[in-house]
Amino acid sequence: MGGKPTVKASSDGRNLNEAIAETVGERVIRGELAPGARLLETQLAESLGVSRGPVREALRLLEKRRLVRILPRRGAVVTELSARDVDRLYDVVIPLYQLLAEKTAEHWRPEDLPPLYTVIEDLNRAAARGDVSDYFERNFTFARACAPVVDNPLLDELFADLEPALRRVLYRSWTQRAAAMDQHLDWMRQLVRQVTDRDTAGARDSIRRIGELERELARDALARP
Amino acid sequence: MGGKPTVKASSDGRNLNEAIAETVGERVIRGELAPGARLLETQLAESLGVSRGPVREALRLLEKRRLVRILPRRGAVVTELSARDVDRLYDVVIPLYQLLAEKTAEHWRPEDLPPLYTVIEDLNRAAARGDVSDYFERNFTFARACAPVVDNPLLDELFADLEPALRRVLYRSWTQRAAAMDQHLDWMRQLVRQVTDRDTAGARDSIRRIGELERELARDALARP
DNA sequence: TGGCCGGCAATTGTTGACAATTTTATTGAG
DNA sequence: CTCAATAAAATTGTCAACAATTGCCGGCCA
Repeated sequence: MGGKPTVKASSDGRNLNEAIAETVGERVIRGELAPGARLLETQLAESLGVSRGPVREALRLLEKRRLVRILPRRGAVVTELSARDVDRLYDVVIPLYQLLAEKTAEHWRPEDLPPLYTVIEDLNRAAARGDVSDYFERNFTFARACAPVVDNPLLDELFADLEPALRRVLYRSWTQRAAAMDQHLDWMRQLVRQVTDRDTAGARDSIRRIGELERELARDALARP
Repeated sequence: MGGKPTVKASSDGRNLNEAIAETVGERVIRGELAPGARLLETQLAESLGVSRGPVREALRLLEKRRLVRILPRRGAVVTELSARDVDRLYDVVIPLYQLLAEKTAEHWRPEDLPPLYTVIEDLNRAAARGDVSDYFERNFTFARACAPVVDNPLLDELFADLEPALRRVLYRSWTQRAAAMDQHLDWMRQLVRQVTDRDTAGARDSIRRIGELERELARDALARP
């Protein structure tokens, strides 16, 4: 029963901070914790069955992921999510994705290609089933397929930190416009083709198009809650 | 003297975590704490006259700034700094600076220009005096002058987090090659001119050139310690 | 002699209590 | 009735002690 939903480190394989951050972060992404909601350390600690220490560190992790904002001496609140915020997020994300795609196009070796093809296959399957939720989840695997060839820990970390924020803005975007998923998939296919053809300029353009499409979807989703 | 160099929050205006992170971060940047050096929580806490709690959080801040790496259950160590690391750092920094310059070129209003001119004037003075240390410190003010017009908190935060790492790689770069400073200044002048002329493509190119120059200087500085 | 196993020391992870500060409620005067 | 000063409550910041894990060292056995 739901007496105390105790979070254990073993439940996630990582340490307690990360497990807590994961739990409460997911609730922010799903919108169960609305923008502006205050996250009190004591309250979270009690409801999760842990001490305030790990909760504190989890909140700092969530701040790094831009899901909460921490004001000195005033605690943590769930970040707002305006159309403006979405714009600013993609302003930064698009160049980073372009860097990722360019570097991948330039430096891939034969053994790096199968994961890229797998991404497209997975997206294909999800799209064929009309499973929009699965589709946009698997969309993040593109970056993970590129990571080994780019081999840039800083970039990896930036993507890891920005992924929750992207998840959040995309969470309700796709269900509305399934047609957009087809367009997205088509451009993703083209992107992978360009990457494998070492067409860096083309890959840049594709990333731009795809990013703008996602931005538009995210903005639409915000307009009608 | 020097019994206990107690760190106070008031000494920095911000809270204790930040003051500690500033103190030990500066020692990493200056090279007093060598790459690979272990940072023990207990030891730092005692030497700074504070408890382990704030030290812990300060170490997480330094991890965010890429000055230390934290291994679970094994503590914090000062990050290595290879030529490869410098390359990867600038791979990410250059596109972010390009974004910053482009957005500034597109959206500046008259009242935004004086700070930009001031940056050049300050760099001019530092270069005229041959004060390389002052020069590269003031170099970071360019981003701060652009920030208000770009108005992107995410980008601001990324720059704030990456600045210490850049400081670190540039710390000993300039003294060796004063001639490079003249070249750098010349390109910075051109950059500001392009930004004020709303020449986004030109600004992109300038940022690229300037970034590559800095990267080269940083790599050279690493080669001869 | 080389590799494996057990105990020990060092260090981080976690906890609960105390202190400082901010926010809110209350009371009083204008 | 509104506003200001004050008092009380709530909440974060900091601390010191305890628990758990890791790595190391010595001894044992093949």
